Amino acid sequence: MKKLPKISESEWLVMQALWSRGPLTANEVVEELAPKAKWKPKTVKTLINRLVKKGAVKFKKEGRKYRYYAAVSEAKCVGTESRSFVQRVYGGTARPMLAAFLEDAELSAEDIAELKKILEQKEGE
Amino acid sequence: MKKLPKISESEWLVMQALWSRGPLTANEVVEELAPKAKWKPKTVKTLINRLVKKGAVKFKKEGRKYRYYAAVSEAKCVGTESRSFVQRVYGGTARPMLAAFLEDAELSAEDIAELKKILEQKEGE
DNA sequence: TAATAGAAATTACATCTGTAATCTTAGGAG
DNA sequence: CTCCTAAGATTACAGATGTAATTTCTATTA
Repeated sequence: MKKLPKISESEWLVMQALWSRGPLTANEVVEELAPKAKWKPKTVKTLINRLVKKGAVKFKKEGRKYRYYAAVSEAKCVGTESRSFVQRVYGGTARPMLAAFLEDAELSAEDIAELKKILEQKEGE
Repeated sequence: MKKLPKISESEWLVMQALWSRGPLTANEVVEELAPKAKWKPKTVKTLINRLVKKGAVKFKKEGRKYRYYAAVSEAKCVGTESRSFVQRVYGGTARPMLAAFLEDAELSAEDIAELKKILEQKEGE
């Protein structure tokens, strides 16, 4: 099992761009993030580089520029981060957290229906 | 509205001790955390000091020692941290996060019942 | 082929974190 | 009243992070 590198807050944005838009050049990442963060292009490049150094991102050379892609699975990172969050903020037990979120979140009727379905499935072991 | 100071991972443990056990001396915090973290007492004191400097913790003098207590509300901190988490990891929409957690968490029958109740309440606006 | 522009690599630098050790000081023991 | 001890205050120091700028290549253009 590979060790997931630790991804910082800012780096998460970069990873999300790479996860959702597949392999991208540095500039494409910059464009992708432009609406989400007010970073200078150089800042984005730095973040990409750090992720490469951490092993979270790899790249293929393509002429003089690189095409970057995520080297760690989104699902794994999300899972790790989620467990860490529940641990830190809720002391490890998910139920109070779920209750708080369910109460607080704006959920559409369909959202509620789906979540109830999930709960009912869990009910039957 | 007061700005919540940013509380780091390690600092969260200290805050939790103070939130749940009320005003404590530094040594009591150390004892409280002993089972949860393998920190030297000096480390715990440092964390307390940083929290005081950040305004998250205050203290009353009591002879030559201080009695520390949380100066920010647990609910507010938990809320802030939760929103930040959903934002970072799930891009701001709670539903996929809730679905993932509901599927993944080990929930007792009572847990499920309570969560369903919450959902049903939300259903009626 | 030489110059240029745009990538990537390297360097910068303050702040935050994790993890303590050392210094200072005031209150209690003698 | 003095000395010691334990609290709190200050200092330490490396690595992570946020946020870039500067330097170095290299492929393409003139």
